[in-house]
Amino acid sequence: MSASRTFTIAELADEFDVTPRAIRFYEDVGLLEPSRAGRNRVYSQRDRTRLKLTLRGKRLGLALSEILQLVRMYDSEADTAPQLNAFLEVLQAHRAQLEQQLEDIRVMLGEIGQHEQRCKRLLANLVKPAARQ
Amino acid sequence: MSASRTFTIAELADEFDVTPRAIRFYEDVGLLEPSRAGRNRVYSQRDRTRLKLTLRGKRLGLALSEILQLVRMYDSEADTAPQLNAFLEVLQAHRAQLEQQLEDIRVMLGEIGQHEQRCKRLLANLVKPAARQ
DNA sequence: CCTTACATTTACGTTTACGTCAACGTCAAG
DNA sequence: CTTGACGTTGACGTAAACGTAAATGTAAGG
Repeated sequence: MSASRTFTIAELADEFDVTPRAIRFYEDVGLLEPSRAGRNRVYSQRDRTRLKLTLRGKRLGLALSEILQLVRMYDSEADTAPQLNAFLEVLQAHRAQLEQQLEDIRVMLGEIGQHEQRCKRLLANLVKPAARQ
Repeated sequence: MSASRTFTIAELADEFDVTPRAIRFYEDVGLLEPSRAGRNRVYSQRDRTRLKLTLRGKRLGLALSEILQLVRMYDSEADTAPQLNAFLEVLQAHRAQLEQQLEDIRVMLGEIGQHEQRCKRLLANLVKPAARQ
């Protein structure tokens, strides 16, 4: 039964805080494949998930073409050994990139922490002597 | 004394695997400020560090303009309370973004792991029956 | 029926981050 | 002296990811 809810372009745009223009563009590059009610686009749960994946990829700096590769792979019915091995290689490459990013984030968070400490010390030194008057 | 080693554009390009063109471009936008030996650029340790920061930012999807904001803040001699508080706000915003990215990475690594498992199972099923002959 | 709101397609514009010549200087090696 | 090898400054080209404007449709409300 469950007609598995559908969405309009405006609903998705609101939910994920992107413009309809962007959503249509993602369709142009093949990331979304909404059906139509007459002229209008109708997005399925699957489209919604794809959009979520897309935006997550974007936040990590992936190009739309890379995201497309990923979602296609995830959907693909690879069943021969060469296909599966190629698949595994791509996954491994992405894992490596993500781990590089993890390291980058750790370093940056560390730096931010240091600067925060410094700021707070300086603020304390500004406020205390002033309060003494 | 330590004249604190300097670098040519090619040295930095080789070390960080970027083109000289990119390095010059980073100078155009204000991220690097090499001195000159005649016409030629001479990069200091500070420039090298800046370049490293720049590339780290890029890997995390930051725009060069954002990276520039960051390094300027880090270098700035903010010493008034309003400046320091503004500084802290920016730091907090970047921290929030980094934590969002951490979460994104966790999710993606999880998905990659699942797909790897699936691939390996499928491969095992392909190889075992074939070996039985 | 008219307006308002949202949807669509088409098409050109824009920003970012370099790539890619072109034309030239320079210094060491042969 | 000439030939690379590397450096420089323009200047124009380009791919990606939308923004934006124009012209049109259409369904709901007053």
